[in-house]
Amino acid sequence: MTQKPLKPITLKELSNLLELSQSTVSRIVNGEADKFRIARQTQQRVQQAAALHGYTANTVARSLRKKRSYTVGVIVPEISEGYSTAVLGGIENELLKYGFFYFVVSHRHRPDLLKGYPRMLLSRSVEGIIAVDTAIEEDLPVPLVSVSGHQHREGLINIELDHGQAAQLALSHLQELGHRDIAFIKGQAFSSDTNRRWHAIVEEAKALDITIHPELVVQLQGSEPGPGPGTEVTWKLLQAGRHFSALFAFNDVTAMGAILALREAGLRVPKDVSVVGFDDVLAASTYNPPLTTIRQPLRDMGQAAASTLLGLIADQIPDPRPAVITVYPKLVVRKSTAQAAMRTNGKGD
Amino acid sequence: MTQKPLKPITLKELSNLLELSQSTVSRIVNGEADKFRIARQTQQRVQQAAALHGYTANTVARSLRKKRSYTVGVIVPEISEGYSTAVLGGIENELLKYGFFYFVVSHRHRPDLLKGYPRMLLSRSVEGIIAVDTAIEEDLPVPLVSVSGHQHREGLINIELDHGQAAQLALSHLQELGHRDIAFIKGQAFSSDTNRRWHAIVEEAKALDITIHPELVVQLQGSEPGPGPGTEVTWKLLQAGRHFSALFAFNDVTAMGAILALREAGLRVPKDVSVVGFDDVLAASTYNPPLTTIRQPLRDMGQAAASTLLGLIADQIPDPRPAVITVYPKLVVRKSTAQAAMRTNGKGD
DNA sequence: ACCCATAGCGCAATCGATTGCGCTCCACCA
DNA sequence: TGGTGGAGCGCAATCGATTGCGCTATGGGT
Repeated sequence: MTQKPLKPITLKELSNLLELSQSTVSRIVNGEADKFRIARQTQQRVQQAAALHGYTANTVARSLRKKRSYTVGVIVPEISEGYSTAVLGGIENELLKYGFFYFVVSHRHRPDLLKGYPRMLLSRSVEGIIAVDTAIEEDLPVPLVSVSGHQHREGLINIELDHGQAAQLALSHLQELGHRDIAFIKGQAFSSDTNRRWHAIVEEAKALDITIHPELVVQLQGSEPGPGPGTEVTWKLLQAGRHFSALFAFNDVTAMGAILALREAGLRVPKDVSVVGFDDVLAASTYNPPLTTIRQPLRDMGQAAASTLLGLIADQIPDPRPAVITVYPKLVVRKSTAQAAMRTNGKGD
Repeated sequence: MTQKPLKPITLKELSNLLELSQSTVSRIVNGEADKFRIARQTQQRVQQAAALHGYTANTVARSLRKKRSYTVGVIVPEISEGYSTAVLGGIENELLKYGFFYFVVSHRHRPDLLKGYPRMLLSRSVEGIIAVDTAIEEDLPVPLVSVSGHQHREGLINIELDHGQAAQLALSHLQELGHRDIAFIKGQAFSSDTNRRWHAIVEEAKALDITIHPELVVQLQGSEPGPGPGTEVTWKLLQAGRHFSALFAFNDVTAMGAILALREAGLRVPKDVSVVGFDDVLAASTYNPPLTTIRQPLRDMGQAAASTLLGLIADQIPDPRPAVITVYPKLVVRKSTAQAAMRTNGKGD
């Protein structure tokens, strides 16, 4: 009850105390004192009093007047461990550095939320929106930057991984290890990375002269996070009966799920099957076996998204504006891939 | 450039259009029409016009006037995969359900940020603050709920795990498996769970008649996240030379780090050493071996924190207010623990 | 002694929504 | 006809900070 030492003091109160007008105090605390030629002495008096009483301008009032909120909205599919979170970390870092705060909303792939959130954020006066792995349909009156979005609409800037390079890294790694029969787990249909990545894989496979067998391609189902779906589709893959010595999973978590299934089927990783993941989440390095994976610089992508958005808000990104900002993957070789076992000829069990 | 379909209309504009006063329109759109006995007809006219122009009250102006922001602040140590994030998920869930938004700030254990963030959040007019695994010193003019905070200050409500039960679950599990020489990895000094958990362990060990050997107790150092620190201290433990057949780690990530070290030392988990983690992060179940761990219902804790905070904000939690809301751990037995190996007598290698 | 520049600062409107108070009708009753 | 009581709204202040405009000294110059 007796806890209000931080109860903020208002500009009016402070200026009354100082027997100055609100304007003067406002100008001084906002560092515009010299611009308005205010006496040094007065400045000092005000600064001291402000510090003493811990004055901080009420951001709501300021926002109303300046029509700026210094707030952006971030839309993510899910808040849990993994992908979005790492991106979020990068976003937060960059935004806070520039005095911006952000609201996070997660839509969990529910269409109503997907539809409603942009409006809700706008009514909260956000100055911009970052969409992570999420497609936004509407035209917005504020800038929109998207991470792994892959829509290519007018005015939308996308932070994207170079999927071609990613595919190239993974496939040539497997090829060099002697793998010919490679299985693939595609992402869920709703993930915006899915198509892009798959196309890149197809292209690169062609370039590397690797044949993709349709029976060795499965797709994640359902929107459940975690390794479960990976395990499931790997079962399917195994049941299909065509031999494969390597598996390229849509992401690390899926790869882990896949490894679970492989092991239960009595296959050793990497001895019998090499597995390559994607993302390089934290758990990838500590997993057993430590996952060979395509590292996606998630934090950097978040950071890039944030700083791009801030640039757009400040209107400091000159035309012609880029439609895409590309970031690059890295191959991280660990223990889930190995030389392909010698094998007489390729026909499944 | 031509994208402002969502450019909002203001109350004044709308009321001019309707040739009504702002008050009347405001009352109608806020559903207080009947309370102010406004003609049905007028109500309809207004509602229609509002819908037509897509009127939504400017939240900033409303906040200023009502002195309510419908926003809370969340302070976490870190935004990355793991602990805080899971809690965050629960928080978001609950808050959005009630029309609240939230700001997240991460202090990364930097004292300046820790000090500054509460003020910054207040100047953003948050109506309450949730601190996750973070000690807040100041008295705040808004309610504060803390998750795993363990300060017991007047007015602070804490969401806490029953650490006694947690210790009991872990220790008796190990005991039943025949382990006598148990090593412990304590948390970093800055983590608010560290002491509480350790005390609980000491108590329970006494109750179960388990002796804790000081040489088998190490503490995590540094604020680096990830498994690194766990690996390091486990090396120390091994070098100390005293035999142990089981290890109780401060959390899952640490446990994974520890397992790495154990393996490099040629010890098999769980055959030579059983390892128990804490938290049950996502990766725990897919780890190899899948981790036996004490499940902490992180999402629920976040949810509890949020709903408690909302209760406090609405002033709907009657006196006497609880100082602590307890949630309960669960023992999740997987594959990182096993029967203790037979051993003639306990003296290190 | 008078003018004028300029340093130094205040007044009051403004942002958009909310809200306490009270005004203006009109109908109805005596 | 005068009075009374709602029904139906509007006026204007308020929240706290920002900002265009303009007022009041003071000092220097002649």
